Amino acid sequence: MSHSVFTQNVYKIVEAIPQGKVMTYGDVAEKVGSPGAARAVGTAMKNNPDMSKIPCHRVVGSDGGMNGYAFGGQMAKIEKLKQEGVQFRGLKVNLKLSRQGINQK
DNA sequence: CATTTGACAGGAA
DNA sequence: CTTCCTGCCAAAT
Repeated sequence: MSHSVFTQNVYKIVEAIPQGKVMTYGDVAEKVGSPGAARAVGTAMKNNPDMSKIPCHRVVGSDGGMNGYAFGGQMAKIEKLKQEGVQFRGLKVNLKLSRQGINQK
């Protein structure tokens, strides 16, 4: 574990995301104490040591869509989230209903 | 130590 | 609603 506190916090937050809920990179960034560090969160995610332990699929963009996660395709991520009970609006997550932590925008 | 890159966000056109 | 540009932060080179 030779990672910075930011990355550690990010992992902790992401792991703490309850099933059926999602969080945006910006929200996670704010949670770890670095508001605006949404990109840094993405950096930590791809550094992701345990993808089986870290539900990075529950982390979505500010628009409720997915930018990365090239693991089986975005489709797999969407289906996975749907299966967990996340409300979808087309191909994007309905943050208004399935956002965790902070209220909607 | 300086520069570039990247799984982002928000505003403008 | 879609596309382009700018700003931010941390990690990698």
